[in-house]
Amino acid sequence: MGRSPCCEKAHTNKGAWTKEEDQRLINYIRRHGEGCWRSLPTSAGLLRCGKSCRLRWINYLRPDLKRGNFTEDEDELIIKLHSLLGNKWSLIAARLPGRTDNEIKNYWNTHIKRKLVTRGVDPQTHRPLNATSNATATATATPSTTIKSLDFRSSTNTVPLEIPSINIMPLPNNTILKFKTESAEEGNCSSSTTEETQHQPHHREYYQKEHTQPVIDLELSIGLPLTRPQKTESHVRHEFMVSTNQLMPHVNTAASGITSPRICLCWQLGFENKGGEYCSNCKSTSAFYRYC
DNA sequence: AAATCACTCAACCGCTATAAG
DNA sequence: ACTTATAGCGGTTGAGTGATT
Repeated sequence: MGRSPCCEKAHTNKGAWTKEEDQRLINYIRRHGEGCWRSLPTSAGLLRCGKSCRLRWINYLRPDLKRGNFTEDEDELIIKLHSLLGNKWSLIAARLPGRTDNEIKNYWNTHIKRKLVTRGVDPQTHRPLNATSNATATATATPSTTIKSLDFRSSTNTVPLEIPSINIMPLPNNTILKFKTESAEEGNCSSSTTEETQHQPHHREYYQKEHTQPVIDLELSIGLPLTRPQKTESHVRHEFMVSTNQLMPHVNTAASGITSPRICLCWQLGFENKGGEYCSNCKSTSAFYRYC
């Protein structure tokens, strides 16, 4: 029944990788490419399980990995993405070229958490520390309560979050439409899985603009769970995506009364493109992962 | 110089969703 | 339809290292 085992786990090495093992893995992947981790250890002559090989390659050996300290821009981007996505390290890593989910996770736990606490911000909720307890209570009691954190599988959340609505908070007079017009020419969206380096200039420009012209409020609002069965993480994730897409058309600028066209999440994150509409990448895929 | 503490991060563990048989 | 392995993810651990006493 079922598949045959992937490897002889009884005869696999554990612990730190040696230089020789690294080299074997690098050489093999250079010749055959990534993937098929199941058969890789045998083929490459490694006494490791495929899982371990995959991890070693992704987190340490990949040639496109960026080494060195995180920049201030990266710090702020991580904080912003975490406020939206929660502990979804792989999603966050997809927005930071050359950084791995493991690296970002470690960096978050060792640096950014402390940094936020120093700023008086709760690292989990992204709210002011002295307001966190009240806000949490309110968020669970009031429909359409505004929150900043979407931690889909937080260990502290015993009830999966339902996200029936995601709204952009009312905007000031300097509207999204104006902002996106200014940035329309910059739109150059790419897949989140490749060519990530294209985004870096975007980030920098976004933050420069944001600091001088803060027109996007990244706060999200969610409602109480609907009367539906509990959902798995992937369901919730899908619902988040659908809700984002479906509800963005209802976004309007409070002052002007103009209803904006559809807006993709990537644009909301500051990777603006094509006047705030779905970028071509988002159009071409239904996967939340592929927002860009 | 030795002991202790604090910190970092690579690697492992356990889980879920999905694919394969 | 069912079972089992795989891929991938987030959480946790512990060895290594530098700072402090």
